[in-house]
Amino acid sequence: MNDEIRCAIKHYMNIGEQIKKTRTAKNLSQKEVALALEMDQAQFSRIENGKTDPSFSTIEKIAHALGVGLVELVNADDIFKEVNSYDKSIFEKLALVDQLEEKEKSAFFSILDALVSKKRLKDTLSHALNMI
Amino acid sequence: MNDEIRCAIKHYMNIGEQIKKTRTAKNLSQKEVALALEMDQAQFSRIENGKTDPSFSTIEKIAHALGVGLVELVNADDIFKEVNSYDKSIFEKLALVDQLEEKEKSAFFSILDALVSKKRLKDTLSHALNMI
DNA sequence: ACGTTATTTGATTTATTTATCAAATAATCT
DNA sequence: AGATTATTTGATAAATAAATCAAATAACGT
Repeated sequence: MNDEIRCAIKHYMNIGEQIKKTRTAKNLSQKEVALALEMDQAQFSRIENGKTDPSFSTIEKIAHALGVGLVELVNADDIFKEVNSYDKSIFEKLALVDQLEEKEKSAFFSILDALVSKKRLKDTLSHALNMI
Repeated sequence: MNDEIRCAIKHYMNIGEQIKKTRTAKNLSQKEVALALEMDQAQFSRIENGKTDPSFSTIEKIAHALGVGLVELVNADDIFKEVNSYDKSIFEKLALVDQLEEKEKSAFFSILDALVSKKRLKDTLSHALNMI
């Protein structure tokens, strides 16, 4: 896993930290939990320390082995609950799209798609530049 | 991914189904969401259909692109309680607009303003014509 | 300080996700 | 039905998680 991805993960949430917090709160060792998981303890350590980006099912299994639900494991740091609260003024404006006719609506969204893909291209390019 | 793992996933939850439910409830296409995600649309399809076991960060990114928190994605059924009369699809495009940079956002809304005022002009004109 | 247990890290191999492109199928609209 | 759009599936290459074993640190109790 490269730094960019690790950064992206961190930007979202530190699931490893949540896992460790939950595990230690229950006085469990990595070995015990990993055993219950049928997962290698070394791999479990890497997950706790964010050295790897585990699969979703692995997170589910860990939650299960820790005796908590996925939501409990995760919810504390779900920062996007706030980030996604929509800007009201933007919402008002976007509601205007409703008044457009079909043809113009689709044109409008074509532009949105184009802008988003343009951004994607730009991100990809700048990423490629950083590789040099 | 072998059958055993796929079974294990199913035993826990069908996250792909939740994603699809959320996406369709918001009237978004795979293409749109995948674009916002900077993920291949084909891969997105495989995730929705449980053909692959996505990474945790991928699920986080999908939740973000869909404009919901992880918890809401996991409990995707809750979405329907907030569906109201107007066309939600427009509202939900906000998740995509949110990805744009400021400059592009304002350009985007300039175009919207232009389209809306054009329509108003047209309506006014046709109304005036009917007066004749 | 010593011994024991717990955790981290390294190195290597294997399994699987992801990216990409193409093509087939399904769904939708006129 | 025909056309257009959306989704699924296939094949292949590249990136990366997971399994395994070993060895180095760290943490902890006595």
